[in-house]
Amino acid sequence: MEVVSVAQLINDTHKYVGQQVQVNGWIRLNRGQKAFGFITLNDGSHFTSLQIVYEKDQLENFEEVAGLRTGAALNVYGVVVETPNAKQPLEIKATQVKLAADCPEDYPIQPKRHSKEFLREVAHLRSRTNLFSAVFRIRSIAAFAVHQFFQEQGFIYVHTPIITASDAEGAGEMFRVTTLDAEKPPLTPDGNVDFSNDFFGRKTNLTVSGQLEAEAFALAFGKVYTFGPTFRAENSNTARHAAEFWMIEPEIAFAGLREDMELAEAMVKYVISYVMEKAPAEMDFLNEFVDKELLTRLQKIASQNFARITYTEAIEILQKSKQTFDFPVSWGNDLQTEHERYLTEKAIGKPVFVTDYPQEIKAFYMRQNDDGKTVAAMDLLVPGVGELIGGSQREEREDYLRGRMEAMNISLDELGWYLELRKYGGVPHAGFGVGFERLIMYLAGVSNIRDVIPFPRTVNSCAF
RNA sequence: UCCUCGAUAGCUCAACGGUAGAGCAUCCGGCUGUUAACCGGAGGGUUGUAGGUUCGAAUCCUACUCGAGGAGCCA
Repeated sequence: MEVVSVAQLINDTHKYVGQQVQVNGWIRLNRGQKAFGFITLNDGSHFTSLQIVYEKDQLENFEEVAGLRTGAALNVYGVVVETPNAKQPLEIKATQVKLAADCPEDYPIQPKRHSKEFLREVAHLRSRTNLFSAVFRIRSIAAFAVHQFFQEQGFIYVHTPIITASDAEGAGEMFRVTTLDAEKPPLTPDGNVDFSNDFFGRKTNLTVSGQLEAEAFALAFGKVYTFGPTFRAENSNTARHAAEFWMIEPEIAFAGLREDMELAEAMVKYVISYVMEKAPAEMDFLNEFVDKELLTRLQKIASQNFARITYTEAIEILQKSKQTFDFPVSWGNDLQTEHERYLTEKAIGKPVFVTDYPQEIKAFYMRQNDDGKTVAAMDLLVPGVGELIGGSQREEREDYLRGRMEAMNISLDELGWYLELRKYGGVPHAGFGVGFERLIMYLAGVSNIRDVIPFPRTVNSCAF
């Protein structure tokens, strides 16, 4: 007898109607009655669950089946029947139901509403709920969409290192990677830890960004992207920060800030459209139970052009607004979260690129503009999530870059290779970083980053 | 790291100085098409931890732990 998945049954119903099949899955809900009952069975192949109908005069073990609980695993044998007048399109009339693995009555996941906080404490089980089933399917589909978007356009996927010798990229606190004895590390004569005795013969950390290495590849392959894990040891306690997250970092040569923004906008729209097309059941569920505006908002985003304003214009908009802010608005200070939210949610009402920030508040590698005060940087702000993307045109002029590195105390020894990229055919190039989880939050309407990561790592929390 | 709020049954919450309750879940019974089914019944608690105030504390006070929201930092 053919073992079929729920996804096959839903996608190819006509092929299976009237057929005897086997389905394996887990009970979401069992509603037994006197002489018959219904099991909602989920096998993970599709967001939707399958209804199993079982009857007393069809099953030898009717009493046993009627007593099975949520979470138990089953092998179900039966006939596929279309049910056009019912809530579900098809069901299985069981001829045999075998218990594959029982699930005792203290199973934490019950067919009722649970809080997201509780489910985080049982992260090993929460993927069996509708919400997390939807979120993690979308995460998988979106990851594939990212690859497809770049691959279709001829980008090379580069695996930049996870362990880095650089500790001065300015992107946040880093996690030390070491094999030294934490209790009794070897010391230099003047009493400091002697990292020359460490595994790599030097101090090493987990990467906070693959950008610098991606630049090296962009200057060989033209268009590249990274997509991998990133680590920040920042003591951030917010719904938008995790210690371990995935970042997408494209880098394009012979290109400036304008091309960079065009790429960012196209990528965001592509991923949104792809997920809406490939995960309609999941998106409908999220639209109904998480955020009623979700689909409307995403459709709008996918069809409208993103706004573009300069930092200087943003300051003017904020200064002219009647809104009162907790933090003062003045040229030269970075935009606060409240300012960013006002811009994207109230003043403009859609995603907006803010460009050309003052040099002093941005990273050393961003290209200085002709005004001598600003750099060719861009942040993409989106309603609800805030900063989704940060990018820039990179400083390709060796003398300018060296000057910025010296001014900002970036080690020329450690990053000599980075400077050398400018010396040997260093054309203008640009790139950006997207927090993959923030993209998923935006797509799924989920407001906490811990709920879009299978097993999240945050300050003081590394369970599972 | 800072500010604010919270922690009571497996889960979601009520009780706000005077005998700790409800809904859901679980268990038992009923029910011929259910859809987070429905109807009846039962079990289930050192009120986050440690101290203090009081005749009496879930309730008031202190510290700690954990969680949430906001801020900073960022993606």
